[in-house]
Amino acid sequence: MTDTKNQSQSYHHGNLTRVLIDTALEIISEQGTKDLSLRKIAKRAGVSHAAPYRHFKDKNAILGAVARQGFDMMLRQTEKRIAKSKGNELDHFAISGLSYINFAVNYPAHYRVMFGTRAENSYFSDELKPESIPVFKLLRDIIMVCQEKGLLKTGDPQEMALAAWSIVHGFAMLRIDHHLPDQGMDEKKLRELQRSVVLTLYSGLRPE
Amino acid sequence: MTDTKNQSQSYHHGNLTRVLIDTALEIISEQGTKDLSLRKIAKRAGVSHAAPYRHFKDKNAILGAVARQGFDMMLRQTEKRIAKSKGNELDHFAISGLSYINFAVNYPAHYRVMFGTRAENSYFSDELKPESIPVFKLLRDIIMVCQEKGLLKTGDPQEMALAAWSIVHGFAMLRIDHHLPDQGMDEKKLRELQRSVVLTLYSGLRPE
DNA sequence: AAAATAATGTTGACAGTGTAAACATTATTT
DNA sequence: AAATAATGTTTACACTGTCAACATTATTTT
Repeated sequence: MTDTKNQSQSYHHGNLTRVLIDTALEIISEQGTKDLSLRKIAKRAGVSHAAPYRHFKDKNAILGAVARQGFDMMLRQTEKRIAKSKGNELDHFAISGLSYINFAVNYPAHYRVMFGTRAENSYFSDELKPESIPVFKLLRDIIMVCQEKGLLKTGDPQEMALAAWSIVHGFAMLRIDHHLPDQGMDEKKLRELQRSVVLTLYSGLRPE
Repeated sequence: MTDTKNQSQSYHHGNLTRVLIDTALEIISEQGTKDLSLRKIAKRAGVSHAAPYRHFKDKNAILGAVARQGFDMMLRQTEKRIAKSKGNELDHFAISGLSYINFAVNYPAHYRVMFGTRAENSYFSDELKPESIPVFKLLRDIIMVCQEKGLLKTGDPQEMALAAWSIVHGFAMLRIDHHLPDQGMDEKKLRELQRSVVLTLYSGLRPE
């Protein structure tokens, strides 16, 4: 038993699993999802091009790991923002949406892997189904609390969560894929826009 | 000058350009965007693997043509639905959004090509910039008319169009990429959900 | 009509891809 | 110390996008 407090030095390479995921993310961030190749990952990690197969079933399995890590990060960031806020539950609702978009904007590569096409990307296991992802449970819970306090209108919370989710996902996607009209929009203007869009539409969920 | 009423029989093959686009769409519909290869297209079109290069600069150019055709279809379908409706302008607004989602659901492969990642897919020319796409002009115009008649609240129509767009794009994307919680949702339930989500959120755009 | 040219299609090549099999090495267990 | 499992490498294969060289056919020019 050697070095239990730090298992970064295991077997031959030194837990390649972790390194491969991180390297994949690096490359995705630099060159996009499309140019990600197993061989590039392996080369940058300093191993032969077939080494990753001892740690992942195939290329998709690495992307799955990246997606899982992304959902983790998203959850932590959202929880942190909510904890820092001094507002009421309705504010938490707004924060969760804005935080969601912020994550997408800050980690677009990550986000795209997380929300790729299920049918085309076999890395989407059951574990990555929306129902079982903590961030969405969080969103739904917030909505339920708001409903109890009369801050949001009544209705199926699952459905309302879905509505809220549609907005932020839609805006985030349009934003990171550069499908927004960009006539003289700097960073600041975009953030205002984002805030305005989300709040406007969320107001459709308020009590009559 | 031969056969002016039908130019399907030109040069060697018979306007390959058109055939290649259609074949690309066929394959995308059957096997997804990810498995689309130039060589498959060429083979199915009955030409050699390099023939497409006489008609398109590269693979992305074909996807660009597919995207353009998609925007055309989307526009025509939306206009048709609006023309058929007997409601007022506010109804037209709702219809445009629902029609948008319907297009995405009916032609998911097409839709994904139309809204791929700009940075990663070089087929996005200026011509495909959102500002210059007729469907979005249509949406904005409808909003402006609604505002004049007091059916929607005041505010920058471009921004409101963007808000409306975010919802439908978000819902459409989640739907076609199968990121919706699917606990016992059949086709009918999904359409209700879709209607409910859009109308609920659009109500955030109504006058105070 | 014949010759020249442009348009279109084919073949062969190249580097890059994912993945599997055979082999090599090192750590762990017996 | 021997046996075994875990990990890494090499080689190979079929497939990809793209280019260059060549072949054929249509169009234009003479």
